[in-house]
Amino acid sequence: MKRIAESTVRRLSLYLSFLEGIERQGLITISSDELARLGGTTSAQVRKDLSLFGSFGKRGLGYAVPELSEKLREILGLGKEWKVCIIGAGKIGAALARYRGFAERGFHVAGVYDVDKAKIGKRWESLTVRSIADLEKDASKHHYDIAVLATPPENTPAVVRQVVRAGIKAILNFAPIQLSVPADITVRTVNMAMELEGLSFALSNRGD
Amino acid sequence: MKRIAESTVRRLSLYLSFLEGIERQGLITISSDELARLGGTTSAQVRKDLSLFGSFGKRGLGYAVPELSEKLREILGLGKEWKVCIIGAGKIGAALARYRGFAERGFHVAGVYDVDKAKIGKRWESLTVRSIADLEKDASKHHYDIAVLATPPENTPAVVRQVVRAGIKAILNFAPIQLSVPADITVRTVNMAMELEGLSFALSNRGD
DNA sequence: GATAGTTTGTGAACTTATTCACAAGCCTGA
DNA sequence: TCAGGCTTGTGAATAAGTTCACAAACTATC
Repeated sequence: MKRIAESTVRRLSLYLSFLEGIERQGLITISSDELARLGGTTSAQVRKDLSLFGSFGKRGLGYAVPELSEKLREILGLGKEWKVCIIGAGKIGAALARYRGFAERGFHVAGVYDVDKAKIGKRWESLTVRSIADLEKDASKHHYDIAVLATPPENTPAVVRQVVRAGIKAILNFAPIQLSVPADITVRTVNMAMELEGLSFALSNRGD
Repeated sequence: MKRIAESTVRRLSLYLSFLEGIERQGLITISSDELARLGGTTSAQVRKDLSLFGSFGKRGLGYAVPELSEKLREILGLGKEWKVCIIGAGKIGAALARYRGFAERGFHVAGVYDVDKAKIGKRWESLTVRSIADLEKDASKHHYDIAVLATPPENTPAVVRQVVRAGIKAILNFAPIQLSVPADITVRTVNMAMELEGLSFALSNRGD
């Protein structure tokens, strides 16, 4: 299959969230044009995005909502349950562990790790904080798919090495640094400072 | 000035964070090539990004670190202090209010709002939660620059309308929906579900 | 079953973003 | 002051992403 752009995947994700809303409203078909309006894009874009994966619509009619949602879930790999571990039992880690959105979308948080001896052994929701040293060993048992990094920047490179060694192929990074990982590992970084600076830039350059 | 792509702004932000680290290490110059390596990009990209705003380097030598950081801070509009209000006094709002990164980067959280009568009036760090109904009135006094939305999806459209009416021109959105705002308002959305789905997609399609 | 009215799927055109490649400029050392 | 070694800044070339535009296919109506 040809390489799919990250921007395309983001839009697919967006379309899916709209479809789920529409499904709840009981509507049964939707046109690329309506979907485009919801997502702030164009109908051609919607059709092109979907056409990368097949033909899901009916000419003259549009897309069947439940069918298209199902297809999108399949494309996005939301059929199976992914095993997630959270690394870093600080404030962000805690907020993430409590976050309901993981489970709702089929992401099962199966472990929490930290380097700090003071935190190791503490119970946390339904989990016990474990030592990062156990990660590699645990990974072979739990088969983690995704590591969520909520570590301070200075520890993060070492943590990343352990995640890589544990064979985990996807990282959601909340540490405010750039990760360096082998090419077969996918990283998404969420960086508040960067978002804020984007807004600051926009505010400073309005009307240029 | 010509339109600057969001991807460019993100990279500038990234370069700045590297420069700050390098500055602390006491290095005084850096080449586009080193900066590129840190940021996972190419030296041509770095030079092109910077050249959109001027010529900051010395041929044969590279860039003066403190000077370039200063330029980037200026480009990103980090010279002044931006006034921020957080809307939604739930768990995410609470985490954000406690987040140190705002202040460190010159973003001053000057107000917290909610619709829920039970939460209004509660003290929160150094602030008191106020009614969203007061936002427009307060905005003229405090002159908020940025609204951070940590509201449940169903309330968000109404909140957005109030934010727009209050004259706020930048929104950092944590609600998992697409916002519709006038063209002169800048929105950045942070959506965990979307990031997770991006990873899920990548994991499902490895090796295609 | 023919006609009118939709809406998809997709090459082709266009726009935007990235990479190439090299002249121009600066530093060091002899 | 000249030569050699770097590194920038930037047009030109390439690649990537988006929009256009229209034939093909479907529904509904008469």
